[in-house]
Amino acid sequence: MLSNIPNATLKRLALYRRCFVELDEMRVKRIQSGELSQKIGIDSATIRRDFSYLGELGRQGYGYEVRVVLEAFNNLLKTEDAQGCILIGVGNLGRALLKYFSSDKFKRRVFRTPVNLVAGFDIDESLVGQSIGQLPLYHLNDLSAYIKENHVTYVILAVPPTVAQSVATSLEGLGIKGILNLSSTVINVSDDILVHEVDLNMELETLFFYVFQREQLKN
Amino acid sequence: MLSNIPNATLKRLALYRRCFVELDEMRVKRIQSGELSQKIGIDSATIRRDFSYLGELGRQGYGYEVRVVLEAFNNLLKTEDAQGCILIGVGNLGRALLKYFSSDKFKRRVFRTPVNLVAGFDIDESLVGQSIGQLPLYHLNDLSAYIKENHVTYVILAVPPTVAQSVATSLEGLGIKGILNLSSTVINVSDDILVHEVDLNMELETLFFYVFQREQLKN
DNA sequence: GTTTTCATGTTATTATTTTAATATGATAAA
DNA sequence: TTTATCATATTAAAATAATAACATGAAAAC
Repeated sequence: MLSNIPNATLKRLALYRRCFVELDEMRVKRIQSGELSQKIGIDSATIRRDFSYLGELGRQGYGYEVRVVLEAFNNLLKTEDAQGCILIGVGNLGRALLKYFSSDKFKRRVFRTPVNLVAGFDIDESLVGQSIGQLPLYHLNDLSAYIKENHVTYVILAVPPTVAQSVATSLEGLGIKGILNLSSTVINVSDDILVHEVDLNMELETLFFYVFQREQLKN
Repeated sequence: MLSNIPNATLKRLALYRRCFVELDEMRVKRIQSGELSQKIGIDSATIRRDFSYLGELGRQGYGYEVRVVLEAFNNLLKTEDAQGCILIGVGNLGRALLKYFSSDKFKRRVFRTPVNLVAGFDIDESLVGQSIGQLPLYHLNDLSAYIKENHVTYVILAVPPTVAQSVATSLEGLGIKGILNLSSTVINVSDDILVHEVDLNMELETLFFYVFQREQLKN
């Protein structure tokens, strides 16, 4: 177990984790797959199957202890040393993310992971030297030096589409493991970097497609 | 065909569409499934299968004419009358979206759909009456009246998690068909509204899970 | 302590999705 | 005009994923 978690399950883990962090904040001690199913709209059998990949977390005739499940997630994300995450591109979206990620809410939630947001990068001279939400902003020129010195392994890429590929290419060979690509364009990097694409533009359009499909089915 | 497009295909349509809009902008006249596969990392058989749901778009021994495919997408999204889309919550993320969606780039791309972004809403008095990127900002009090009068059918929800549910509930019964929920919390609304959840927070975490899984498999 | 109830983890089944293989018909070359 | 080449659309097969069914063992009731 534990290794070779199916793709479909991996995609749901973040949702489960957020749920359990929320439950813990609400002082809820235990929950069973049926309740959770109602809450998030995923079949209870799917939930039990998913959790079984993380170990035998539940107890028969009882359910899942919130803390036990959270502990399992922590174990899953455990690493030798802390991993750094930086944001590249402090434009509108980037700034929103920085503020959001450095808020108390975020710290309590996502940053119960071994990954810490440590800096922002841009080419705008008026931003360099400033800080947003306690996070220092540096010039893009200092990027590779910073990455090497501070054990940065994750990048949130929020630059304009026109420069996304060249910035992404400059990240190769520096030990980066993953890129969250918010740049609204597909980037190609070497295989050792895992890219996760999120395009809000496309997400909106995907909603349109779902709705139009649904309306088709009505007739 | 055309109706009952599988879910897995629906999720890829926006990506295809963006690709073909880009190809068209670059004056590319035709492309074949193999090339496209390399470009976006989806198996060519999957691409052909997906396209077949939209009609017989390609020609054997030739490939797909870019304009023909774009036309098929337009047909898919065709409606009687124009649909309006509003943004609720003009905070950091909301403002970024407004600026982005009202840019020329966006107009050329996504707004070759029958859906138009028409207004923003917030409770911040200093914003009300202003406009961002030619989009007027109104007070949340005027929300339901505006929706009824302007045939608004889509909502981008970018409010704080604490108020997301109550705002979402206030949207019920007004003819809204879809919500793009960026509020970092699950919302429950009546079945006639389709909700598409996007949480950047969770997307980042999903990347972590993918990377950790990949590292597990190495050992 | 015994029995009943209950919800998990897992095995079996069904559905969905992806990939492979191929027939078809259009294109381009001879 | 004929033939060879090619890439689609589709049929078939394999792989994934979701759902249903159930045996197991823990919890709660008696």
